[in-house]
Amino acid sequence: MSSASGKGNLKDIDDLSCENPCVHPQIVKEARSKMLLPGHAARLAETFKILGDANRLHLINTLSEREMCVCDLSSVLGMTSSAVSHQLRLLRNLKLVKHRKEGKMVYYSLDDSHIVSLFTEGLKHIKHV
Amino acid sequence: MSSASGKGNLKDIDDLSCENPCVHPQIVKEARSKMLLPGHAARLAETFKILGDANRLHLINTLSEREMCVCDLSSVLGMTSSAVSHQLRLLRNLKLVKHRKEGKMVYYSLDDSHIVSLFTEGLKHIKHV
DNA sequence: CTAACAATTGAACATATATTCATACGTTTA
DNA sequence: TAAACGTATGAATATATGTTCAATTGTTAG
Repeated sequence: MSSASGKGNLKDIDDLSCENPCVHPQIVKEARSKMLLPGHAARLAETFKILGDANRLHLINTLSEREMCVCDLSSVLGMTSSAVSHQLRLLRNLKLVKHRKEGKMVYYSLDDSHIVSLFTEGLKHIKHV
Repeated sequence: MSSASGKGNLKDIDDLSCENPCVHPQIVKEARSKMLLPGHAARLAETFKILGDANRLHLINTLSEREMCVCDLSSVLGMTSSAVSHQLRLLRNLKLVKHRKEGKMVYYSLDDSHIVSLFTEGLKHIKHV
């Protein structure tokens, strides 16, 4: 069923089932072959998304210096401990932070050194654009 | 008005106007001194946020290979050209892409090499976590 | 046991975000 | 000029996101 023979010459240099009528098929085909795998794109987006919030960046930045309890974190950031807790859960889901209980307190710390390089790379970016 | 002298000894080792009653003031104080500037945090978050979407990542990845018109981009990504155009506007607002008109077509290309290093750093991150 | 407290959680709310749809704009071609 | 086309835009819609509030858990102190 590829390239129905008749009516050709519109622009089916190669006929890659191209829903859009207005393209350079060869270029599109090549670009498609270089696309990120859907799974990779999704995980990458998820990673960047979690960094896309100033409060979470503050949390990560703060925890990159030392472990800290929720209460201290909320005091540092000026947020309620509930809000901090919600955000920490997101970071925990992505395995970016880990926690340790000590009595009533829970101490959080970074669990992923890679995230700091991403963070640092981002800082470089904004500082001299 | 700092540290009202009386009633002390609760936990005002240093009294940094600490709304939260439950903290280690010294640690909080030091952490605060190392916080990101609000403006930096905001810009950094904005940068990461724009990367926090799979379709925009595909756009950036595709444009990192060559410039391309809106129509081809929409065909590559399988999105309507309207949706692509909206996303390109966001990327343009952050000066991540630039455009060039040629007749009816508009060709987009990356305008920021830094963003590719961020992108690449992100890829490293997801690939071996 | 009871009270106090650090932390967590779910629901509610407000806001942000992405896509669709209809329409408009600017260029080219008939 | 009119029609066709690539692109852009605003409004509308649906969904995602972040914070607040109230309630709950688990631990320590009285």
